[in-house]
Amino acid sequence: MNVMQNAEGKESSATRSAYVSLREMILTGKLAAGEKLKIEQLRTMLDTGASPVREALSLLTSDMLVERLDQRGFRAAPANLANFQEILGLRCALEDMALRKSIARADSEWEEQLVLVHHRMKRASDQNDIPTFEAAHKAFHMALLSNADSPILIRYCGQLYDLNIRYRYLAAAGTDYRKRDVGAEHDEILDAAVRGDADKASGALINHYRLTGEYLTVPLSEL
Amino acid sequence: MNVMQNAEGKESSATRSAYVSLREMILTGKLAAGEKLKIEQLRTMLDTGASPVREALSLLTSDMLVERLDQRGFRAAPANLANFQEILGLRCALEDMALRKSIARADSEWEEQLVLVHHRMKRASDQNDIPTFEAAHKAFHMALLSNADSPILIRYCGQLYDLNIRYRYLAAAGTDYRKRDVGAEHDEILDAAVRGDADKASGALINHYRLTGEYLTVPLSEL
DNA sequence: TGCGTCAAAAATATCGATATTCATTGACAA
DNA sequence: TTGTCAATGAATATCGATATTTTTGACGCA
Repeated sequence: MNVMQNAEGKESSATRSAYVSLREMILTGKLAAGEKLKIEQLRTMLDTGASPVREALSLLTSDMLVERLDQRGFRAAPANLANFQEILGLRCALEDMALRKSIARADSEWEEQLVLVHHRMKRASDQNDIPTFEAAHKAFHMALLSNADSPILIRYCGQLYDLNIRYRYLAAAGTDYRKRDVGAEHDEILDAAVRGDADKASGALINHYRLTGEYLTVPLSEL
Repeated sequence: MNVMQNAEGKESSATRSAYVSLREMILTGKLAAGEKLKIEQLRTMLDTGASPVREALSLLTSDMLVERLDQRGFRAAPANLANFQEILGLRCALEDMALRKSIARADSEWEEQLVLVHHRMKRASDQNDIPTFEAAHKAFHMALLSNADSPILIRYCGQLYDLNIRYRYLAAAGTDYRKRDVGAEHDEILDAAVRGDADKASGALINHYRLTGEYLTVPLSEL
């Protein structure tokens, strides 16, 4: 029936496929914040049944990207400045915590992984390969935290990272990262982390977020 | 069809009803940690259809009370000491943050709410009304944080609170809160919060958790 | 003109049935 | 004896259809 088109190595179940697609559409704004999400509409969009769509929406509810309205279906989570700033503040607090734990447990394997992921991100940036960069950027930030040995904390950080993506798209139609030396900021974080300097690394990371936050706050202030 | 048995003011949709029931069963251990959750089994248990059960399990996945296994259904989230300790540590960190924010924005309305909720908890405790106490206890702790004006943070704290409940049941078959003066600890937190003494309140709160943590760690160490 | 009521239309939530996938067992071959 | 593989038996994931709300809009009445 659904079988799963395991073509190039994509998704396995219809539900997961719908989840990934819907998530992408919400993050990039193809499904606007606050928009009503009608099952039938999405069903035809994704060319799948109602059950996978419903279940995918349920899953997105966990990610705070979709809201469930009592008996009246779903809608994309609303976006507003207060929400953006809460996300920013929590990211600073939680990632600071996670990064420090990661560094406290540093080992050579983790450091190597960091360098590798950073390199991939830089390469994608140099080549202006935006989609690859997007993925690599998340991978870099999550790799920084990955050694914290705290799955719930990592989960929360990942959720907040994703929530923030949407605001980047809202603020700049997808192409943010303009000329402000983001690369140098990443380098600084990486260096400090590899050196095991938790204060420096955390400071650089938080500064990175605060700067991004300031960039985004202006265009978002009309929300 | 499902209509919703709005009898005494219970649940409205079959999904929500299933969600509440399953959540209760997992928290109290009626569905054991790590146990495979078969749709058919739960369907008959709850006397409802497969769709609401599936959807409820999806929702519980967000709460980290249920895990989804690739194509092989669901199981109750495993429990182990590391998980318990992570929850404990995160609770201390996140509730500290939330409580301080709450106190920083204190107003008389919030203070009154605190006193009220605390009173209800105490009354339930005096009357040995365990179920009411359980609910009131959560209400008290969430009320402490409720003024933080940070919905995501509150959400996380609530999730962690619930995750912890399960370990209380695992450790003591439901009846914890033995003679250690939990009431006095709560009083201390309340007093400091109402006085606006953030350091004292946060310290008392964290101490409350650490003490509980120590109580539970021993019986849980076999996990 | 404004408002409340009620019926029609749309959308959701749920059920029952079916196709698929996973797990198990037993036979067969090495 | 042991390992592989096919057939069988669960269990899941998904579909299509139906019952239940919710929403819309028209109508009548004040």
